[in-house]
Amino acid sequence: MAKRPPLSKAETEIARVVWQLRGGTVRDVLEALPGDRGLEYKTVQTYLRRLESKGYLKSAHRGRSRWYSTRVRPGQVIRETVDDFVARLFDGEALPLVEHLIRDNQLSAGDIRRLKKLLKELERKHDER
Amino acid sequence: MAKRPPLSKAETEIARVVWQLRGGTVRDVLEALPGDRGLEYKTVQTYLRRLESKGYLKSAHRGRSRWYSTRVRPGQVIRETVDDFVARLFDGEALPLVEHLIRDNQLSAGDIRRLKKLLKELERKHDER
DNA sequence: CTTGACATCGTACAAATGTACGACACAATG
DNA sequence: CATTGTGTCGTACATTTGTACGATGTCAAG
Repeated sequence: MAKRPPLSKAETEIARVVWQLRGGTVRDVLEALPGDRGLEYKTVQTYLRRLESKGYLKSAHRGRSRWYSTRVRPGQVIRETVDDFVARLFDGEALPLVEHLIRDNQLSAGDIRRLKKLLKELERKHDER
Repeated sequence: MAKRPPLSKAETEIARVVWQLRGGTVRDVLEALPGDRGLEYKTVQTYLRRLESKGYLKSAHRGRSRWYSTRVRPGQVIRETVDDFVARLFDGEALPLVEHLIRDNQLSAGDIRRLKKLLKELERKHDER
């Protein structure tokens, strides 16, 4: 479980683009960024390099350029990031955060129905054991 | 809505202690930290000073020492922090995070019941308008 | 071949963050 | 009173983060 250094804000942003693209070159990532983000090519390059050295991405030459791709599964990274967040802000208790989100962020009626269903399933699974 | 600079990890930790104590001195905070945290008195002092200059806390002399207390409501800060997090990792969509939390962190049967109730209420409120 | 256009690699550098020390003040104690 | 403990305030300093540039190499078009 060799722990890698945490992702910074900007790094997270870049990593997410790579995940979404399922890998890409510096330029791919740059172009996939929101138009108003205003990062330089070289800056994106730096982030990708850092992401690689932190162990989140890997890369290889591909023709003239370098191709960056996922090294750790995104789901894994997200889980770790969420866990860390929950630990820091909610003493590791998921429930308060869930409550907060349900109350605060306006969920649509559809979202609510969906969550109810999810909970029902979960409850069933719970009872089974 | 004068935006204050974001809380760093360590600052968040300290701020939470202040909230919990409902204000306190440097020493109070230091002592309320988990025993294994291993921060120096002066370090805690620095964090409190920073928290104040960032606008999260206020302080006043009280006898020999300085008393730090909340300046922005904790709920407010938490909301902002969560929003920022959701924005960064989930494109601002609360739902995926909620799903993630419900699935991933093992909620107790009681937690589940509680959430179901919360959702039901919310649904009612939804319908009312 | 020469000239761009586009890459890479290494380096830079200010601001933020994590962590802490030194100088100075005062209150309580031997 | 001199000493010790406990504060405050200002300062320090390495590391990380956000952002980017320069030197250098190469493919592709005139």
